[in-house]
This record gives sequence, C-alpha cells and structure tokens, in this order.
Amino acid sequence: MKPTLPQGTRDFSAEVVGKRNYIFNTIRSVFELYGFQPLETPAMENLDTLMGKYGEEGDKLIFKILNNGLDNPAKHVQAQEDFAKILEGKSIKGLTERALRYDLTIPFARYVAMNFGQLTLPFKRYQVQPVWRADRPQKGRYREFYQCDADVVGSNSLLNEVELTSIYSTVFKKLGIDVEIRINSRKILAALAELCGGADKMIDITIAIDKLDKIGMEKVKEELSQRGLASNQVTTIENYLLISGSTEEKIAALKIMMGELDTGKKGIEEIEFILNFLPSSVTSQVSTDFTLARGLNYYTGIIFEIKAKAVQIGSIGGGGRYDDLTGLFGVPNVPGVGISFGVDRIYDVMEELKLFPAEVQTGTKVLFFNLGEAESKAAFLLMQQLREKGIACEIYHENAKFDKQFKYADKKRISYAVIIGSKELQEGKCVVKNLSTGEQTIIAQTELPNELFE
RNA sequence: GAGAUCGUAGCUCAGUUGGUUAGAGCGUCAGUUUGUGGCACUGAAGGCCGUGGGUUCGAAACCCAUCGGUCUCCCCA
Repeated sequence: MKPTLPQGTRDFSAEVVGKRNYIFNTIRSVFELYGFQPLETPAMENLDTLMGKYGEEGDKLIFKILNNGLDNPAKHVQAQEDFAKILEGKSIKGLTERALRYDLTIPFARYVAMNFGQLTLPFKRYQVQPVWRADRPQKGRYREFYQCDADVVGSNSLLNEVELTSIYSTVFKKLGIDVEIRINSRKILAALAELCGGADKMIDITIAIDKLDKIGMEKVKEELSQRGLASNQVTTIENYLLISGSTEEKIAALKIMMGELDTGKKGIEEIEFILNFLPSSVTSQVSTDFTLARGLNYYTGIIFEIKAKAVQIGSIGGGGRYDDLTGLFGVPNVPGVGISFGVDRIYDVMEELKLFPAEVQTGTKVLFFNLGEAESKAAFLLMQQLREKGIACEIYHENAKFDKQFKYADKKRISYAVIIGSKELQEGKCVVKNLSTGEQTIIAQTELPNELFE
C-alpha cells in the first residue's frame, strides 16, 4: 500500500522542527517573563465538555472519537439504534463520548472548574499544544495545528488586558513580524445592538460586521437585513461602521453615538484605559477597530485580533475577555481573559518573509571519521569526551572511503571533521579539519577536548 | 456544506492532433579515486501514467465514476 497522511496534517522534518521550536521558545519565554505557568491537558475531552461552546459551526468541526467495543454482539441492537440517531444529526453517547480538543480555552475552563478550590487567584497559565478541527484544509488552515494560549482567570482588572497586549507586542517584535494588534470591546458591540433596539440580535450583528473588510459595506447591509434587521437598524449600523479617522476621532464619534448607554460608555472606557496605560512603543502597533467582532461568542469584553501587515493570511492570533466561561462547568462568576498565538500561520508568515535566523538550525558540530576498528575505537573515546563538554558529535557508522565520509558531513552541514587514521593512532594525534574553510591542524589527542568548535 | 483545479520515477515537472520500447533535471547507488570533501565525467537502479470502467485497431492523453492533493467560499488560528 502507498502510505499517505490524513488530510490537513503534516510531518515536520528536522529543519522545520528547528524553526517551529524557535517560535515556541520565543512565545514560551515571554509568557514566563510575564508570570504565566505551563499547563497541559489531554488530547481528548468528553464530548459534553466541548459541544455547544463554539457555536453551531464549531460543533460541526469537532473531531469525534468512535467508542470501542461496538462490535460486541450483545450491543448490536443498541448500537444500530444509536447509529440511526447519528444519521439524524444528533450526537449519541453510546457511539461517541470523547472528542479531540478543538481549542485550548475550553479545556482550560474545564480544568479551572475542576480545580477551583486549589488555585491561587488570579490564576495565570499558558498552554502550548495541538488542537484539531474537522475543517477543509486550505492555505494557512490545517486539521491539526498548534495554539499557544495565555489566560488569566479570577481577575476583572484591565491590567490583565494591558499585559496581554504587551505580550503580543513583545513576541512579534522578537520574531520580527510587523503586526497590527486590533482591539475592540464586545461591550461596544452590545451597545450598538441595544442602540438599534435589537439587543437580542447582537450575535447576528457581530457575525455580519465581522465580514466588513472582506465583503464590503453593501454585502454587510444585505446580510444584516437577511438576518432580520429592519432598514433603520441597518442604517444605524452603517453609521457606526462608517466611523473613521484617528483613534481619538473615532472614540469621540463613538461617544456621541453611544455615550449615553452604560455598556457603550464602559466599552469605550476599557479601550481608553488600555491605550493610555501602554507606552507609545506598544500603542503604535495597536489599532482600535470597531468593526472587529470575532466569531466565538463567549467573549464579553475587550477582544483582540492580530494581523501580519506584509502577508495575506488569516489572523495569526486572537483572544479576549470572557466573563463566565467556567459557569458552563458549574463554577459561576469567574472572569477571565486570554490570548492565543497561531504558530502554524506565524510559521508560514516567517517563512514567506524569510525571518528565521540562520542559527535556528542546530545539528552535529563534529564528525569523527571511521578509518578502521582500532582507529574508530580511539575516535569513539575522544568523541565521548567532547560530548561531555556539550559538543554534538557523531562518528561515521562504518569504515568507508574518505570521499563518502566527507560527503556525509557536507550533507548534514557538519562544521568540523576529526580524522584519526593509522598514522595518527600510532602518534597519539588527530587531524582537526574546519570543513567550511578547509583549514586543518594536527594536534595531540589529549588536546582535543580543549579545542573550541565554533 | 458549495465550487475550482491538479494527480506521470523518491522530488519538481516534460510528454505534439490519440500512434512503436513513457522522458529530463534534482536526489539515490556504484565507478573514475583504498589518506582529504563540495566540482566534473561515466554508468545503474527506480513507473499498474492515482484507481475502476468506457470510447478506439490503438489511451498517460478523450468520456464517466471514484479516491487523493491544492485552492476559493462558509467559518476560523
């Protein structure tokens, strides 16, 4: 049979892993610098934990795991009944009770709810793990991909939003990606819904205006009326979307429009707080975007979305405040706020812009030539001394012609060769050859561990 | 869920209006060369032309189906 990969998944070669780790390490180190601690959760969760948390579309994209033991003859009748229900679009515990995690936020909320008594609040955790979505793969979209999340629960302070914004800024500066950190507040969107008298239409409104930069004003208006908004309501929303100018001008216009509403006022204050708190080196990357909505409907306050300026790709990060995520798991009134980095897309962006530094490739530094049994034994003992010093070494796996051993070193981009042949063996010496310059010196074997391989 | 497009050697791709034995480059292996590499030269291995059916004297090519990849919409990181 011809081996293939499941749709939307990838193998990562040494070169790719090196680059990915560069991104992971950068993000992790910044998370820890800000006082976040790691958490890992299982690849699978109970289906109940995940269903209904990501909206109707999201539910469809959850990878479900088939139960074991369905071939047991005693269970056939039940299994067939359950299967009939699956065909009707219901999800049945008898067939699937587990599913692969869809994101890191809900498993985190589940963890917080389960361990609430033991946690020191505010609880700050970060998590770097793969997630799975039964999506159609396309550019920048995979069925298995990594998220790097940092969340704070148990604090209402906007200082958390300030810190998270700063994390975004720091990470992307370190990676060398020029980004736009777009922020908005769901409270402002709620006020907008209130303003046009359709507070219950908030979700419809957010879904429609989220598409503004993609489909344009006319189509958004079309979609709004399709979703049941009256024409005067659509006009209100249009006036809102047409707000433009500098951040100050936009906020001023917004105040006139919804400054009377409590939720609107609060939302504006949140954004002003963050912008005033941060130094201009960070706020220069931040753009206030009242058209930003975000799909996940558990957000209630500030929302973030990150776009790479120079590459046409979906968002490379996002997040926001959610007031009651653990309430879904029986622990109410725990506010939280979090951000997420999409490593796979960040990788694609960095690859396209050639932003990976050359030194991310780590590999063997020194190759010991194998020129016979006694020779290789001496080489092996010397090699172990270098390894103890932390220098990555290899010995060629068999006695072969020089030609072959050199070619191996070239292909693996090994920088040095140490050659011990019969002559060197006799004299207790070895040849150290710099493979990029071609220079070589003969030194005593006892001197080799003091040699600097750079 | 809707649509577009592509499937030929390990990889990237040629392959004429349908016509003998399906090619190239890269890579792999061997040799030129048993103590000094990257280069060069010589040679070799490697193919159910995605799969199944059909049209035809004849199909890698045309038609249908199917599977797989890539991309777009929806939605998302």
